[in-house]
Amino acid sequence: MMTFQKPSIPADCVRCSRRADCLLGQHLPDEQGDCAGVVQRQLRYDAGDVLFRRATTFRSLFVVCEGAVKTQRVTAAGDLVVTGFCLPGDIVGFEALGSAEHDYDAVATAASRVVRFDVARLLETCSDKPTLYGWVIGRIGHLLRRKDVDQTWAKGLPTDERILRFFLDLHERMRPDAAERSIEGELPMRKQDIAHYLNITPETLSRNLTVLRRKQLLLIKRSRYALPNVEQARLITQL
Amino acid sequence: MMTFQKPSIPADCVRCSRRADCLLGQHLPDEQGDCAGVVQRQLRYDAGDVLFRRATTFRSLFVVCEGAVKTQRVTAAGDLVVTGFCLPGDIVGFEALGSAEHDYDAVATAASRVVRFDVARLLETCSDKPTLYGWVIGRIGHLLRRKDVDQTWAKGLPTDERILRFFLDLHERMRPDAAERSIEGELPMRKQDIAHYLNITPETLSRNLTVLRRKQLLLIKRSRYALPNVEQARLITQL
DNA sequence: CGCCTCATTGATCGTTGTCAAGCCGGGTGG
DNA sequence: CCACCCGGCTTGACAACGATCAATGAGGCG
Repeated sequence: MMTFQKPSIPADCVRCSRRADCLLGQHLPDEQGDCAGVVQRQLRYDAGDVLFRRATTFRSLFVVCEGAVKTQRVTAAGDLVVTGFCLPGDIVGFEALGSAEHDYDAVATAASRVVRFDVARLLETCSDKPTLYGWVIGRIGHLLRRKDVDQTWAKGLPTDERILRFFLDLHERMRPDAAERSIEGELPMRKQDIAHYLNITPETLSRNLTVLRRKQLLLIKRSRYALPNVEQARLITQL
Repeated sequence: MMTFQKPSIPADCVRCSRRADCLLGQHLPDEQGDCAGVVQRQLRYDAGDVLFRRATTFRSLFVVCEGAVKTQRVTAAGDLVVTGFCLPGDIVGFEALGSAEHDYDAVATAASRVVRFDVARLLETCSDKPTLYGWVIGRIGHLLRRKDVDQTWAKGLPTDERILRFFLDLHERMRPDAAERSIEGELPMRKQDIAHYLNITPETLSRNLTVLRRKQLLLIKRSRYALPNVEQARLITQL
Protein backbone atom coordinates (compact mmCIF):
# COMPACT_ATOMS: atom_id res chain seq x y z
CA MET A 1 0.00 0.00 0.00
CA MET A 2 0.93 3.64 -0.47
CA THR A 3 3.13 5.29 2.15
CA PHE A 4 3.94 8.94 2.82
CA GLN A 5 7.32 10.66 2.88
CA LYS A 6 8.25 14.02 4.25
CA PRO A 7 7.21 16.68 1.71
CA SER A 8 10.24 17.86 -0.22
CA ILE A 9 11.97 17.64 -3.55
CA PRO A 10 13.75 14.29 -3.56
CA ALA A 11 17.44 14.47 -2.86
CA ASP A 12 18.06 11.75 -5.44
CA CYS A 13 17.30 14.25 -8.20
CA VAL A 14 20.93 15.24 -8.49
CA ARG A 15 21.81 11.86 -9.95
CA CYS A 16 18.64 11.43 -12.01
CA SER A 17 19.25 11.02 -15.72
CA ARG A 18 16.01 12.81 -16.60
CA ARG A 19 16.84 15.91 -14.60
CA ALA A 20 17.18 18.17 -17.63
CA ASP A 21 13.61 17.56 -18.76
CA CYS A 22 12.01 17.09 -15.36
CA LEU A 23 9.84 19.59 -13.54
CA LEU A 24 11.93 19.01 -10.42
CA GLY A 25 15.03 20.10 -12.29
CA GLN A 26 13.51 23.49 -13.18
CA HIS A 27 13.87 26.62 -11.08
CA LEU A 28 11.00 25.66 -8.90
CA PRO A 29 9.33 27.25 -5.94
CA ASP A 30 9.67 25.01 -2.92
CA GLU A 31 8.80 25.18 0.73
CA GLN A 32 11.39 27.87 1.34
CA GLY A 33 10.63 29.71 -1.90
CA ASP A 34 8.03 32.25 -2.87
CA CYS A 35 5.35 29.72 -3.68
CA ALA A 36 5.24 27.36 -0.75
CA GLY A 37 2.74 24.61 -1.33
CA VAL A 38 3.34 23.86 -4.97
CA VAL A 39 5.34 20.79 -4.12
CA GLN A 40 3.08 18.81 -1.89
CA ARG A 41 4.44 15.40 -1.08
CA GLN A 42 6.70 12.65 -2.12
CA LEU A 43 4.80 9.38 -2.31
CA ARG A 44 5.63 5.73 -2.75
CA TYR A 45 3.43 3.23 -4.53
CA ASP A 46 3.60 -0.50 -5.13
CA ALA A 47 2.58 -2.10 -8.40
CA GLY A 48 -1.21 -1.95 -8.60
CA ASP A 49 -1.64 1.06 -6.31
CA VAL A 50 -3.92 3.81 -7.60
CA LEU A 51 -2.69 7.42 -7.89
CA PHE A 52 -6.14 8.71 -8.80
CA ARG A 53 -9.33 7.48 -10.35
CA ARG A 54 -11.50 8.68 -13.20
CA ALA A 55 -14.14 11.24 -12.20
CA THR A 56 -12.30 12.38 -9.07
CA THR A 57 -11.50 16.07 -8.69
CA PHE A 58 -8.37 17.29 -10.44
CA ARG A 59 -6.15 19.21 -8.10
CA SER A 60 -2.71 17.67 -8.42
CA LEU A 61 -0.19 16.61 -11.00
CA PHE A 62 2.30 13.83 -10.34
CA VAL A 63 5.94 13.70 -11.42
CA VAL A 64 7.25 10.17 -11.73
CA CYS A 65 10.75 9.83 -10.22
CA GLU A 66 11.07 6.06 -10.21
CA GLY A 67 9.01 3.18 -11.53
CA ALA A 68 6.11 3.61 -13.94
CA VAL A 69 2.44 4.60 -14.01
CA LYS A 70 -0.18 3.48 -16.53
CA THR A 71 -3.25 5.50 -17.49
CA GLN A 72 -6.31 3.44 -18.29
CA ARG A 73 -10.07 3.31 -18.77
CA VAL A 74 -12.69 0.60 -18.60
CA THR A 75 -15.08 0.59 -21.56
CA ALA A 76 -18.80 0.05 -21.27
CA ALA A 77 -18.21 -3.52 -22.46
CA GLY A 78 -15.82 -4.04 -19.55
CA ASP A 79 -12.58 -4.05 -21.55
CA LEU A 80 -9.52 -2.50 -19.98
CA VAL A 81 -7.71 -0.02 -22.24
CA VAL A 82 -4.28 1.35 -21.35
CA THR A 83 -3.76 4.71 -23.04
CA GLY A 84 -0.20 5.40 -21.92
CA PHE A 85 2.74 4.79 -19.63
CA CYS A 86 4.42 7.51 -17.57
CA LEU A 87 8.11 6.87 -16.91
CA PRO A 88 10.61 8.76 -14.75
CA GLY A 89 10.55 12.46 -15.65
CA ASP A 90 7.01 12.27 -17.03
CA ILE A 91 4.02 14.06 -15.56
CA VAL A 92 0.80 12.20 -14.85
CA GLY A 93 -2.51 14.03 -15.17
CA PHE A 94 -1.88 16.69 -17.80
CA GLU A 95 -4.95 15.54 -19.71
CA ALA A 96 -7.20 17.00 -17.03
CA LEU A 97 -5.95 20.57 -17.66
CA GLY A 98 -8.91 22.89 -17.94
CA SER A 99 -11.23 20.25 -16.53
CA ALA A 100 -12.52 19.74 -13.01
CA GLU A 101 -12.01 15.99 -13.01
CA HIS A 102 -9.59 13.36 -14.16
CA ASP A 103 -10.95 11.27 -16.95
CA TYR A 104 -8.87 8.12 -16.55
CA ASP A 105 -7.42 5.97 -13.79
CA ALA A 106 -3.72 6.26 -13.00
CA VAL A 107 -2.21 3.08 -11.61
CA ALA A 108 1.40 2.23 -10.73
CA THR A 109 2.74 -0.74 -12.71
CA ALA A 110 5.85 -1.14 -10.59
CA ALA A 111 7.21 0.03 -7.25
CA SER A 112 7.31 3.79 -7.84
CA ARG A 113 8.41 7.03 -6.29
CA VAL A 114 6.28 10.03 -7.21
CA VAL A 115 6.08 13.74 -6.28
CA ARG A 116 2.70 15.44 -6.08
CA PHE A 117 2.12 19.06 -7.16
CA ASP A 118 -0.66 21.57 -6.78
CA VAL A 119 -1.86 22.41 -10.30
CA ALA A 120 -3.42 25.76 -9.52
CA ARG A 121 -0.28 27.04 -7.83
CA LEU A 122 1.93 25.71 -10.58
CA LEU A 123 -0.09 27.56 -13.22
CA GLU A 124 -0.15 30.73 -11.11
CA THR A 125 3.59 30.55 -10.76
CA CYS A 126 3.90 30.31 -14.52
CA SER A 127 2.54 33.83 -14.91
CA ASP A 128 5.47 35.20 -12.93
CA LYS A 129 8.20 32.95 -14.29
CA PRO A 130 8.56 32.91 -18.08
CA THR A 131 11.11 30.12 -17.87
CA LEU A 132 8.73 27.84 -16.03
CA TYR A 133 5.91 28.87 -18.37
CA GLY A 134 8.04 27.95 -21.35
CA TRP A 135 8.93 24.66 -19.75
CA VAL A 136 5.27 23.77 -19.17
CA ILE A 137 4.38 24.64 -22.77
CA GLY A 138 7.32 22.56 -23.93
CA ARG A 139 6.28 19.54 -21.91
CA ILE A 140 2.70 19.76 -23.11
CA GLY A 141 3.87 19.99 -26.70
CA HIS A 142 6.09 16.99 -26.11
CA LEU A 143 3.17 15.01 -24.73
CA LEU A 144 0.92 15.99 -27.64
CA ARG A 145 3.56 14.94 -30.12
CA ARG A 146 4.11 11.64 -28.39
CA LYS A 147 0.42 10.81 -28.44
CA ASP A 148 0.19 11.79 -32.07
CA VAL A 149 3.23 9.81 -33.14
CA ASP A 150 2.15 6.78 -31.10
CA GLN A 151 -1.11 6.88 -32.98
CA THR A 152 0.79 6.86 -36.26
CA TRP A 153 2.76 3.79 -35.26
CA ALA A 154 -0.33 2.08 -33.94
CA LYS A 155 -2.02 2.54 -37.30
CA GLY A 156 0.87 2.34 -39.70
CA LEU A 157 3.02 -0.58 -38.55
CA PRO A 158 2.32 -4.33 -38.57
CA THR A 159 1.94 -5.87 -35.14
CA ASP A 160 5.44 -7.23 -34.68
CA GLU A 161 7.04 -3.93 -35.67
CA ARG A 162 4.69 -2.05 -33.39
CA ILE A 163 5.87 -4.24 -30.53
CA LEU A 164 9.49 -3.63 -31.45
CA ARG A 165 8.78 0.09 -31.63
CA PHE A 166 7.27 -0.05 -28.15
CA PHE A 167 10.42 -1.50 -26.66
CA LEU A 168 12.64 0.92 -28.54
CA ASP A 169 10.60 3.81 -27.16
CA LEU A 170 10.61 2.37 -23.71
CA HIS A 171 14.35 2.04 -23.76
CA GLU A 172 14.91 5.53 -25.12
CA ARG A 173 12.61 7.03 -22.53
CA MET A 174 14.10 5.12 -19.62
CA ARG A 175 17.75 5.57 -20.58
CA PRO A 176 18.09 8.73 -22.63
CA ASP A 177 21.73 8.98 -21.53
CA ALA A 178 22.67 5.37 -22.17
CA ALA A 179 25.37 4.59 -24.68
CA GLU A 180 24.34 2.77 -27.83
CA ARG A 181 25.76 -0.44 -26.40
CA SER A 182 23.71 -0.71 -23.25
CA ILE A 183 20.62 -1.97 -24.99
CA GLU A 184 18.88 -3.74 -22.19
CA GLY A 185 16.90 -3.02 -19.08
CA GLU A 186 14.13 -3.95 -16.71
CA LEU A 187 10.45 -3.90 -17.71
CA PRO A 188 8.51 -1.61 -15.35
CA MET A 189 5.17 -3.23 -16.24
CA ARG A 190 3.65 -6.64 -16.89
CA LYS A 191 3.26 -8.03 -20.39
CA GLN A 192 -0.47 -7.89 -19.85
CA ASP A 193 -0.29 -4.10 -19.55
CA ILE A 194 1.81 -3.86 -22.68
CA ALA A 195 -0.74 -5.96 -24.55
CA HIS A 196 -3.55 -3.72 -23.35
CA TYR A 197 -1.59 -0.70 -24.50
CA LEU A 198 -0.84 -2.17 -27.92
CA ASN A 199 -4.42 -3.32 -28.25
CA ILE A 200 -3.57 -6.98 -28.70
CA THR A 201 -4.11 -10.06 -26.55
CA PRO A 202 -1.31 -11.44 -24.36
CA GLU A 203 -1.28 -14.47 -26.65
CA THR A 204 -0.59 -12.39 -29.75
CA LEU A 205 2.10 -10.47 -27.89
CA SER A 206 3.72 -13.72 -26.82
CA ARG A 207 3.68 -15.15 -30.34
CA ASN A 208 5.18 -11.99 -31.83
CA LEU A 209 7.87 -11.92 -29.17
CA THR A 210 9.05 -15.35 -30.22
CA VAL A 211 9.12 -14.13 -33.82
CA LEU A 212 11.20 -11.10 -32.83
CA ARG A 213 13.47 -13.36 -30.79
CA ARG A 214 14.05 -15.59 -33.81
CA LYS A 215 14.90 -12.51 -35.85
CA GLN A 216 17.39 -11.50 -33.13
CA LEU A 217 15.75 -8.10 -32.76
CA LEU A 218 14.33 -8.35 -29.26
CA LEU A 219 15.02 -10.72 -26.39
CA ILE A 220 12.71 -10.95 -23.41
CA LYS A 221 13.70 -12.97 -20.37
CA ARG A 222 11.35 -12.70 -17.45
CA SER A 223 11.09 -8.99 -16.75
CA ARG A 224 14.25 -8.05 -18.63
CA TYR A 225 14.47 -6.99 -22.24
CA ALA A 226 17.45 -6.67 -24.59
CA LEU A 227 17.79 -5.15 -28.06
CA PRO A 228 20.70 -6.96 -29.72
CA ASN A 229 20.40 -5.01 -32.93
CA VAL A 230 19.17 -1.49 -32.19
CA GLU A 231 20.32 -0.06 -35.48
CA GLN A 232 18.28 -2.47 -37.55
CA ALA A 233 15.32 -2.18 -35.20
CA ARG A 234 15.33 1.62 -35.54
CA LEU A 235 15.61 1.32 -39.29
CA ILE A 236 12.54 -0.90 -39.47
CA THR A 237 10.32 1.19 -37.23
CA GLN A 238 11.33 4.73 -38.04
CA LEU A 239 8.91 7.19 -39.49
CA MET B 1 -5.31 26.78 -54.94
CA MET B 2 -5.03 28.84 -51.78
CA THR B 3 -6.05 32.50 -51.98
CA PHE B 4 -5.43 35.43 -49.63
CA GLN B 5 -7.96 37.64 -47.89
CA LYS B 6 -7.39 40.93 -46.16
CA PRO B 7 -5.98 40.26 -42.70
CA SER B 8 -8.70 40.61 -40.07
CA ILE B 9 -10.90 38.64 -37.78
CA PRO B 10 -13.73 37.31 -39.93
CA ALA B 11 -16.96 39.22 -39.65
CA ASP B 12 -18.91 35.95 -39.83
CA CYS B 13 -17.77 35.11 -36.31
CA VAL B 14 -20.81 36.74 -34.80
CA ARG B 15 -23.06 34.04 -36.19
CA CYS B 16 -20.64 31.13 -35.69
CA SER B 17 -21.95 28.38 -33.45
CA ARG B 18 -18.48 27.61 -32.09
CA ARG B 19 -17.82 31.17 -30.98
CA ALA B 20 -17.87 30.38 -27.27
CA ASP B 21 -14.96 27.95 -27.53
CA CYS B 22 -13.10 29.62 -30.39
CA LEU B 23 -9.94 31.64 -30.10
CA LEU B 24 -11.55 34.32 -32.24
CA GLY B 25 -14.34 34.67 -29.70
CA GLN B 26 -11.91 35.44 -26.88
CA HIS B 27 -10.80 38.93 -25.91
CA LEU B 28 -8.15 38.98 -28.50
CA PRO B 29 -5.62 41.50 -29.56
CA ASP B 30 -6.23 42.52 -33.14
CA GLU B 31 -4.76 45.01 -35.56
CA GLN B 32 -6.22 47.92 -33.60
CA GLY B 33 -5.41 46.34 -30.21
CA ASP B 34 -2.32 46.22 -28.08
CA CYS B 35 -0.77 43.24 -29.82
CA ALA B 36 -0.96 43.93 -33.50
CA GLY B 37 0.34 41.05 -35.55
CA VAL B 38 -1.06 38.11 -33.61
CA VAL B 39 -3.83 37.64 -36.13
CA GLN B 40 -2.04 37.35 -39.42
CA ARG B 41 -4.34 36.47 -42.25
CA GLN B 42 -7.57 34.88 -43.23
CA LEU B 43 -6.98 32.18 -45.80
CA ARG B 44 -9.08 30.02 -48.07
CA TYR B 45 -8.22 26.49 -49.08
CA ASP B 46 -9.76 23.93 -51.38
CA ALA B 47 -9.91 20.24 -50.58
CA GLY B 48 -6.40 18.85 -50.94
CA ASP B 49 -4.58 22.15 -50.31
CA VAL B 50 -1.75 21.99 -47.80
CA LEU B 51 -1.66 24.32 -44.76
CA PHE B 52 1.81 23.21 -43.78
CA ARG B 53 4.09 20.22 -44.17
CA ARG B 54 6.03 18.08 -41.76
CA ALA B 55 9.52 19.37 -40.97
CA THR B 56 8.73 22.98 -41.89
CA THR B 57 9.35 25.68 -39.30
CA PHE B 58 6.59 26.18 -36.75
CA ARG B 59 5.59 29.81 -36.51
CA SER B 60 1.82 29.88 -36.89
CA LEU B 61 -1.30 28.25 -35.55
CA PHE B 62 -4.45 28.00 -37.64
CA VAL B 63 -8.02 28.40 -36.45
CA VAL B 64 -10.53 26.59 -38.64
CA CYS B 65 -13.61 28.72 -39.32
CA GLU B 66 -15.22 26.64 -42.04
CA GLY B 67 -14.52 23.28 -43.62
CA ALA B 68 -12.09 20.74 -42.17
CA VAL B 69 -8.39 19.97 -41.99
CA LYS B 70 -6.76 16.56 -41.55
CA THR B 71 -3.39 15.96 -39.94
CA GLN B 72 -1.41 13.10 -41.41
CA ARG B 73 1.93 11.35 -41.81
CA VAL B 74 3.42 8.99 -44.33
CA THR B 75 5.15 5.99 -42.79
CA ALA B 76 8.46 4.59 -44.00
CA ALA B 77 6.46 1.85 -45.72
CA GLY B 78 4.54 4.52 -47.62
CA ASP B 79 1.23 4.17 -45.81
CA LEU B 80 -0.80 7.29 -45.19
CA VAL B 81 -1.98 7.69 -41.58
CA VAL B 82 -4.53 10.34 -40.62
CA THR B 83 -4.11 11.24 -36.94
CA GLY B 84 -6.96 13.72 -36.59
CA PHE B 85 -9.51 16.07 -38.09
CA CYS B 86 -9.77 19.75 -37.17
CA LEU B 87 -13.28 21.16 -37.50
CA PRO B 88 -14.60 24.73 -37.14
CA GLY B 89 -13.41 26.18 -33.83
CA ASP B 90 -10.43 23.83 -33.62
CA ILE B 91 -6.80 24.90 -33.76
CA VAL B 92 -4.37 23.20 -36.10
CA GLY B 93 -0.74 22.88 -35.09
CA PHE B 94 -0.81 22.72 -31.29
CA GLU B 95 1.31 19.57 -31.38
CA ALA B 96 4.32 21.60 -32.43
CA LEU B 97 4.31 23.66 -29.20
CA GLY B 98 7.80 23.74 -27.78
CA SER B 99 9.26 22.45 -31.03
CA ALA B 100 10.86 24.29 -33.92
CA GLU B 101 9.08 22.28 -36.60
CA HIS B 102 5.74 20.76 -37.39
CA ASP B 103 5.82 17.02 -37.30
CA TYR B 104 2.87 16.21 -39.53
CA ASP B 105 1.23 17.48 -42.71
CA ALA B 106 -1.95 19.54 -42.41
CA VAL B 107 -4.23 19.24 -45.42
CA ALA B 108 -7.70 20.65 -46.05
CA THR B 109 -10.29 17.93 -46.72
CA ALA B 110 -12.97 20.33 -47.91
CA ALA B 111 -13.26 23.95 -49.04
CA SER B 112 -12.14 25.74 -45.87
CA ARG B 113 -11.77 29.15 -44.34
CA VAL B 114 -8.91 29.47 -41.87
CA VAL B 115 -7.30 32.23 -39.78
CA ARG B 116 -3.57 32.19 -39.18
CA PHE B 117 -1.94 33.31 -35.91
CA ASP B 118 1.54 34.07 -34.77
CA VAL B 119 2.38 31.56 -32.03
CA ALA B 120 5.11 33.55 -30.34
CA ARG B 121 2.91 36.62 -30.00
CA LEU B 122 -0.02 34.60 -28.81
CA LEU B 123 2.07 33.04 -26.04
CA GLU B 124 3.56 36.41 -25.13
CA THR B 125 0.10 37.88 -24.87
CA CYS B 126 -0.88 35.09 -22.51
CA SER B 127 1.56 36.41 -19.88
CA ASP B 128 -0.40 39.67 -19.72
CA LYS B 129 -3.91 38.30 -20.04
CA PRO B 130 -4.86 35.63 -17.51
CA THR B 131 -8.16 35.02 -19.30
CA LEU B 132 -6.44 34.22 -22.56
CA TYR B 133 -3.85 32.14 -20.71
CA GLY B 134 -6.62 30.14 -19.09
CA TRP B 135 -8.31 29.71 -22.43
CA VAL B 136 -5.15 28.33 -24.04
CA ILE B 137 -4.62 25.89 -21.15
CA GLY B 138 -8.24 24.84 -21.44
CA ARG B 139 -8.01 24.21 -25.19
CA ILE B 140 -4.81 22.22 -24.79
CA GLY B 141 -6.41 20.11 -22.08
CA HIS B 142 -9.41 19.59 -24.31
CA LEU B 143 -7.18 18.42 -27.14
CA LEU B 144 -5.23 16.07 -24.87
CA ARG B 145 -8.44 14.55 -23.58
CA ARG B 146 -9.81 14.10 -27.05
CA LYS B 147 -6.71 12.29 -28.23
CA ASP B 148 -6.74 10.10 -25.14
CA VAL B 149 -10.42 9.22 -25.42
CA ASP B 150 -10.15 8.60 -29.15
CA GLN B 151 -7.41 6.12 -28.37
CA THR B 152 -9.72 4.37 -25.92
CA TRP B 153 -12.43 4.01 -28.52
CA ALA B 154 -9.97 2.89 -31.15
CA LYS B 155 -8.81 0.11 -28.86
CA GLY B 156 -11.95 -0.76 -26.96
CA LEU B 157 -14.76 -0.86 -29.53
CA PRO B 158 -15.43 -3.29 -32.38
CA THR B 159 -15.05 -1.80 -35.84
CA ASP B 160 -18.69 -1.02 -36.57
CA GLU B 161 -19.15 0.74 -33.25
CA ARG B 162 -15.94 2.66 -33.76
CA ILE B 163 -17.34 3.91 -37.05
CA LEU B 164 -20.60 4.87 -35.41
CA ARG B 165 -18.68 6.66 -32.67
CA PHE B 166 -16.78 8.59 -35.31
CA PHE B 167 -19.96 9.95 -36.86
CA LEU B 168 -21.46 10.76 -33.48
CA ASP B 169 -18.34 12.74 -32.60
CA LEU B 170 -18.28 14.42 -35.94
CA HIS B 171 -21.87 15.52 -35.53
CA GLU B 172 -21.39 16.75 -31.99
CA ARG B 173 -18.30 18.71 -32.96
CA MET B 174 -19.87 20.26 -36.03
CA ARG B 175 -23.24 21.12 -34.51
CA PRO B 176 -22.83 21.57 -30.77
CA ASP B 177 -25.89 23.80 -30.74
CA ALA B 178 -28.12 21.57 -32.83
CA ALA B 179 -31.30 20.23 -31.31
CA GLU B 180 -31.51 16.48 -30.79
CA ARG B 181 -33.68 16.18 -33.85
CA SER B 182 -31.37 17.61 -36.45
CA ILE B 183 -29.28 14.50 -36.68
CA GLU B 184 -27.80 14.92 -40.10
CA GLY B 185 -25.21 16.91 -41.94
CA GLU B 186 -22.57 17.12 -44.61
CA LEU B 187 -19.32 15.12 -44.52
CA PRO B 188 -16.35 17.50 -44.70
CA MET B 189 -13.98 14.73 -45.85
CA ARG B 190 -13.86 11.75 -48.15
CA LYS B 191 -14.56 8.24 -46.94
CA GLN B 192 -10.99 7.39 -47.78
CA ASP B 193 -9.80 9.90 -45.16
CA ILE B 194 -12.17 8.47 -42.59
CA ALA B 195 -10.87 4.98 -43.32
CA HIS B 196 -7.28 6.17 -42.91
CA TYR B 197 -8.22 7.77 -39.62
CA LEU B 198 -10.00 4.67 -38.32
CA ASN B 199 -7.15 2.48 -39.56
CA ILE B 200 -9.29 0.32 -41.81
CA THR B 201 -9.53 -0.06 -45.59
CA PRO B 202 -12.24 1.75 -47.58
CA GLU B 203 -13.71 -1.69 -48.30
CA THR B 204 -14.12 -2.52 -44.64
CA LEU B 205 -15.62 0.90 -44.00
CA SER B 206 -18.09 0.41 -46.81
CA ARG B 207 -19.14 -3.03 -45.57
CA ASN B 208 -19.65 -1.79 -42.04
CA LEU B 209 -21.65 1.16 -43.27
CA THR B 210 -24.14 -1.18 -44.90
CA VAL B 211 -24.35 -3.11 -41.62
CA LEU B 212 -25.05 0.10 -39.71
CA ARG B 213 -27.59 1.12 -42.33
CA ARG B 214 -29.41 -2.19 -41.89
CA LYS B 215 -29.43 -1.62 -38.14
CA GLN B 216 -30.94 1.83 -38.78
CA LEU B 217 -28.16 3.51 -36.82
CA LEU B 218 -26.38 5.43 -39.54
CA LEU B 219 -27.35 6.43 -43.07
CA ILE B 220 -24.79 7.65 -45.58
CA LYS B 221 -25.87 9.05 -48.91
CA ARG B 222 -23.11 10.52 -51.00
CA SER B 223 -21.51 13.12 -48.77
CA ARG B 224 -24.42 13.40 -46.34
CA TYR B 225 -24.85 11.46 -43.15
CA ALA B 226 -27.87 10.95 -40.89
CA LEU B 227 -28.23 9.42 -37.44
CA PRO B 228 -31.83 8.17 -37.19
CA ASN B 229 -31.41 6.85 -33.68
CA VAL B 230 -28.91 9.01 -31.79
CA GLU B 231 -30.00 7.82 -28.36
CA GLN B 232 -29.30 4.19 -29.10
CA ALA B 233 -26.10 5.04 -30.93
CA ARG B 234 -24.83 6.99 -27.92
CA LEU B 235 -25.80 4.17 -25.62
CA ILE B 236 -23.78 1.67 -27.62
CA THR B 237 -20.65 3.72 -27.94
CA GLN B 238 -20.45 5.55 -24.63
CA LEU B 239 -17.60 5.04 -22.24
C1' DC C 1 -20.98 11.21 -74.13
C1' DG C 2 -17.08 9.24 -72.12
C1' DC C 3 -13.51 9.52 -68.94
C1' DC C 4 -11.90 9.41 -64.23
C1' DT C 5 -12.13 8.94 -59.53
C1' DC C 6 -14.36 7.15 -55.71
C1' DA C 7 -17.46 3.85 -53.65
C1' DT C 8 -19.37 -0.71 -53.43
C1' DT C 9 -19.59 -5.76 -53.67
C1' DG C 10 -17.71 -10.46 -53.99
C1' DA C 11 -14.14 -14.27 -53.23
C1' DT C 12 -10.12 -15.66 -51.01
C1' DC C 13 -6.24 -15.49 -47.82
C1' DG C 14 -3.79 -14.25 -43.66
C1' DT C 15 -3.57 -12.64 -39.02
C1' DT C 16 -5.54 -12.16 -34.75
C1' DG C 17 -8.94 -13.43 -31.19
C1' DT C 18 -10.71 -17.19 -28.60
C1' DC C 19 -10.68 -21.27 -25.94
C1' DA C 20 -8.04 -24.73 -23.81
C1' DA C 21 -4.09 -26.93 -22.06
C1' DG C 22 0.57 -26.96 -20.31
C1' DC C 23 4.60 -24.45 -18.46
C1' DC C 24 7.45 -21.81 -15.56
C1' DG C 25 8.84 -19.14 -11.49
C1' DG C 26 7.92 -17.08 -7.06
C1' DG C 27 5.98 -17.55 -2.71
C1' DT C 28 4.14 -20.28 1.08
C1' DG C 29 4.07 -23.65 4.45
C1' DG C 30 5.31 -28.05 6.04
C1' DC D 1 15.06 -27.56 2.07
C1' DC D 2 11.60 -29.16 -0.66
C1' DA D 3 6.71 -29.77 -2.26
C1' DC D 4 3.02 -27.46 -3.41
C1' DC D 5 0.21 -23.82 -5.34
C1' DC D 6 -1.00 -19.95 -7.83
C1' DG D 7 -0.66 -16.25 -11.33
C1' DG D 8 1.22 -15.02 -15.39
C1' DC D 9 3.11 -16.50 -19.50
C1' DT D 10 3.37 -19.61 -23.45
C1' DT D 11 1.76 -22.78 -27.01
C1' DG D 12 -1.68 -25.14 -29.93
C1' DA D 13 -6.18 -25.63 -32.63
C1' DC D 14 -9.94 -23.41 -34.52
C1' DA D 15 -13.04 -19.68 -35.74
C1' DA D 16 -13.80 -14.86 -36.96
C1' DC D 17 -12.65 -10.69 -38.83
C1' DG D 18 -10.31 -7.60 -41.86
C1' DA D 19 -6.96 -7.13 -45.86
C1' DT D 20 -6.23 -8.02 -50.46
C1' DC D 21 -7.31 -8.58 -55.21
C1' DA D 22 -10.54 -8.04 -58.75
C1' DA D 23 -14.68 -6.45 -60.94
C1' DT D 24 -18.63 -3.57 -61.15
C1' DG D 25 -21.34 0.62 -60.25
C1' DA D 26 -22.19 5.63 -59.56
C1' DG D 27 -21.39 10.60 -59.90
C1' DG D 28 -18.74 14.76 -61.40
C1' DC D 29 -16.70 17.19 -65.12
C1' DG D 30 -14.68 18.15 -69.39
